[in-house]
Amino acid sequence: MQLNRREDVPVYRQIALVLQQRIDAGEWGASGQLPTEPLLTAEFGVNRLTVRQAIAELERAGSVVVRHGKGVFVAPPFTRAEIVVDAASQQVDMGSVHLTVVEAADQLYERVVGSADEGDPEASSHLGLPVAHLQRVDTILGLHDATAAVLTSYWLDRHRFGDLVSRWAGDVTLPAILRAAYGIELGYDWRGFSAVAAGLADSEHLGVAVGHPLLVRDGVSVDESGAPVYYLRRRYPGERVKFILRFRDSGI
Amino acid sequence: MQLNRREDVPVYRQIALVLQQRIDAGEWGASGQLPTEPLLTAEFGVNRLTVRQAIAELERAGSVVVRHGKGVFVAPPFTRAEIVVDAASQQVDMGSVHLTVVEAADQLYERVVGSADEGDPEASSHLGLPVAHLQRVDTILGLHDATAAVLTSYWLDRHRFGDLVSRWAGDVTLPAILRAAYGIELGYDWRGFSAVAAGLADSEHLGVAVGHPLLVRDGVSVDESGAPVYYLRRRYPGERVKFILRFRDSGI
DNA sequence: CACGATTTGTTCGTATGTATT
DNA sequence: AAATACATACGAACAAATCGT
Repeated sequence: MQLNRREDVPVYRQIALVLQQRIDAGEWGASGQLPTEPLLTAEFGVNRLTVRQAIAELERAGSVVVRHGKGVFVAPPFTRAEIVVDAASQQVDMGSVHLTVVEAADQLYERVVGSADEGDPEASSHLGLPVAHLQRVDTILGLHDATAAVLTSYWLDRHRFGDLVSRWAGDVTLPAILRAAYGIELGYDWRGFSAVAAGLADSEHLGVAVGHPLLVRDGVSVDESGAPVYYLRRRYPGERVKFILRFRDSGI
Repeated sequence: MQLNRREDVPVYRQIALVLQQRIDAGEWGASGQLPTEPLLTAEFGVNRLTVRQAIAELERAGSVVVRHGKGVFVAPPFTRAEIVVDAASQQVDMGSVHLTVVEAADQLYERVVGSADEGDPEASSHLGLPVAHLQRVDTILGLHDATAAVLTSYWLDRHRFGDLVSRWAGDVTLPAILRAAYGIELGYDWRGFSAVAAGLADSEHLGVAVGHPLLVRDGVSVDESGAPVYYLRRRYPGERVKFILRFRDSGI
């Protein structure tokens, strides 16, 4: 394989492109294992660091998975949990994540991992409350058996829900708490979808690399009178979930 | 600043954490410029590559922006284009991106950047056609004045739309072509939202780093009879767009 | 406009640590 | 325990972008 050392495109990127082409061609199809770093170093005639930069690029792209002490492997295709929202009926199960595990709802848990009297400009504007009136509660939502996890931040009026965390006996979801302890029946106001890179804290909680793409689902939930109760921002590892908005009748 | 060389957490990560804390504290608030690599190297008493690894981590996290020849800067807060979908009415303007630029729809363009007789398992299953019957068309959608861009792949029946690309006179969107050249009036069947990392090709087209989080919006569009016309997969730079699903009446 | 100073980008070389088999 | 493979860190050199003189 020839590399253009004078090209304006760096050597490590050229190597990444070549390896990506070989992956697409299914070159290492069976085991899915790429040649080791020393082998690639020898083949391309470059420094090991340069090879590592190429591999790191492919890892960030999601093309390969690097396993310490084992090797570099072609990334397996992901299977996303699908969460369907019916546009017409507006009927969506509370909490959404229930839908992915509707057959195992009792295995669902939500655990508080942190809270602070900390506002957020966006939360403030969506709730119509000054930043100083807000508290933030961070939780991990997931299945007992799976390593899977979802990270959520809620912002609530701290004058009204100041004792929320102390009332939060583990392993129940927030809608359940609000129903039991405050008599509030929640409904959706709106939900937004966007994508961000995992920050240092996200990385810790979700067990993904810094910069890993996260699907962000934020929004406001309201009580029966339509008054806002909280603003939430939920982050899912991007390759694990897909929200589907269905416009036509599902034909039932 | 003290670093634990024996800790199980790498030095470059400890440095990244310290820098992140300083960013959160607003330490370099005015100019937003962090100390130069040589300065950080001196302060932490480590190699320059170690400092660079820390900065690269923060860059991937979206905390800083690195500019060649200039320096490292605290990342400015992003402003997303918001695209609102009304869940009740099911009425969404065709193409969606129109909504972000509804005041400048004539400045919108869609340009074919590639096409191939190439199927896709997912496209195949959603369209109910064998992989061999599909063609793929890749386009860039954006504004003439902006660097902003959206990358889209369409999969269509190549027996029915084999001459689509040749009929695609530049700067028009696909729905417009299908209406003009084939007499098809499109409608949504469903749309999905997920997140992926930018691959090498995505990176080129969108002008973002490899691994950059992309919001993926895929789905099937149908004709008036409800028959599928194409499956599309559209990728947006994550920090630039937010889709909003509104459940309650907008109060008009 | 040219040139140098500053700052980040790329590449090489080397050594040692840690996970896996 | 030894061999293999990836992870971290240090030192050095030159390239490329930016900016002021």
